[in-house]
Amino acid sequence: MLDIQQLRKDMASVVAGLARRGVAFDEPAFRILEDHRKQLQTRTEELQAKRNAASKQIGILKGKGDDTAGIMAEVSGVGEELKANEIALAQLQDKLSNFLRTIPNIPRAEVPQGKSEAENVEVRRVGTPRVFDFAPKDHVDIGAALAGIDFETAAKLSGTRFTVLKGGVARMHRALGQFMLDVHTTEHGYTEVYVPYMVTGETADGVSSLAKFKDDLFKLEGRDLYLIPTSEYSVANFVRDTIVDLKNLPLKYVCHSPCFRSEAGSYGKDTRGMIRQHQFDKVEILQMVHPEKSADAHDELTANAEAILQKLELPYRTMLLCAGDMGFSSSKTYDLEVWLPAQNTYREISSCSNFEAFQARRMMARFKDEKGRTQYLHTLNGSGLAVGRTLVAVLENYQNADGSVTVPDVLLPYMGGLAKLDIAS
RNA sequence: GGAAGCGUGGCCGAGCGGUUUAAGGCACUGGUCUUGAAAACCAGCGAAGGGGAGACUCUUCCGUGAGUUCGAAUCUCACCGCUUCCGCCA
Repeated sequence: MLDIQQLRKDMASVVAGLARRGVAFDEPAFRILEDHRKQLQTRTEELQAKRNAASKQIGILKGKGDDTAGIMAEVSGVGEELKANEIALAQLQDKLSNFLRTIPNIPRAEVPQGKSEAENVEVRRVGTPRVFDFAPKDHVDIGAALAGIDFETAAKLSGTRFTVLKGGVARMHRALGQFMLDVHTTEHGYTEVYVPYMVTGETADGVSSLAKFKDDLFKLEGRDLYLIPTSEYSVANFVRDTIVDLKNLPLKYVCHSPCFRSEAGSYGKDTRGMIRQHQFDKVEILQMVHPEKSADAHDELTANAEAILQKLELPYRTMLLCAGDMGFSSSKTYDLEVWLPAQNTYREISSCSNFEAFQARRMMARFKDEKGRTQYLHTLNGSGLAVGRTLVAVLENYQNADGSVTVPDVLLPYMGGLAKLDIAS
């Protein structure tokens, strides 16, 4: 949620910032709502003050045993107008709040201009794609040969966009999650957390606009519960409605969880393989930091995610998203894209965003600063990494001509002696 | 699922229709003292929002939502959560 103070005091900067995203801010609509609000609120508070003063007077008079009939008659008329005003004001505040909640975050100055993916800027490229002396297969064919990925059974159980993993591939999937958790907890200073995979509407709305994104979520029938599309939904809400002590900052959490996405609106996209699924595992890293530190924290968090790719020796590139391609809540986002040889391209495997105070404002996530003032936290998160897509990348990059897949060195301690996934005999 | 008890500021906790403008304590901030720190003493100190050029001032908030009343932290109802006991259960 944007800062309404900024809208009142510096509308121009908001309009300009949103324009960089290709979003037109409806200034007249906002002004009408805002003027009306001001008038209603002033009048309502006037009436409340009048009633409070009269009631207090009645109390004093009664204490002394004096007659209160006159003053009671005077205040009796206030009630009705006050009630009408209070209701109208509440409705208007709702309207204003709903209006604000549909407006995305403002891009930071260093975010490049652009409308789409095509205008994202490559920041760095790490690792060299391996040169194959055979035609590399994609993970679907590799998985089939290993009898390790079974889409048919998954479809029988649950329909399209689900996966069953077996044997060494299932183990490697588990190993990847464990490996990522261990790196982030022991080397990057994150606290491991385990969280609910279902959250209430209020929780979902804290992280992102529920009204705007509810079609992307799975909702439990007859209950106010949603399956999380990322553990960010659960973990970010740790600080909802709280004031954190300065000495506890930064908060750094890592969480491994399944993620559930309905993928409405992406029919026909990535239908082959396990790139886009209704259920996938992800290791998520989050930070809640002092506002002055969020830019540095963003670089750190991105580097933390990149470290996983480096340790797995997977070639990747880091993209700085342009204003038009960023997510709703983000002020700046880096995407990490891993090399997939079969597709001969880089594919997104992580997205690392700085939300600044946008999310914190919506969640009322605050801290006491050096001077004892209450301020909003800055929140950041990123995938470190998407486990399913990392599995895809390992299978494709580590495949051998005979159809087997070599286990990356850093995963060996997690594989129970298995150094290679062999094709099914 | 059933029963009972309980939800008060960052934390603990008093208040149970009208000077509550929510006592007191802890924590925190500033000061005195000290070589420095601690302790002690003094002062300040809840959150969200509005109005005003400003000094300042007003409103809302005692789990949430309705209700009773001129007036609700306090009374009524519903819901949510926590604790304990019973039932069920991986």
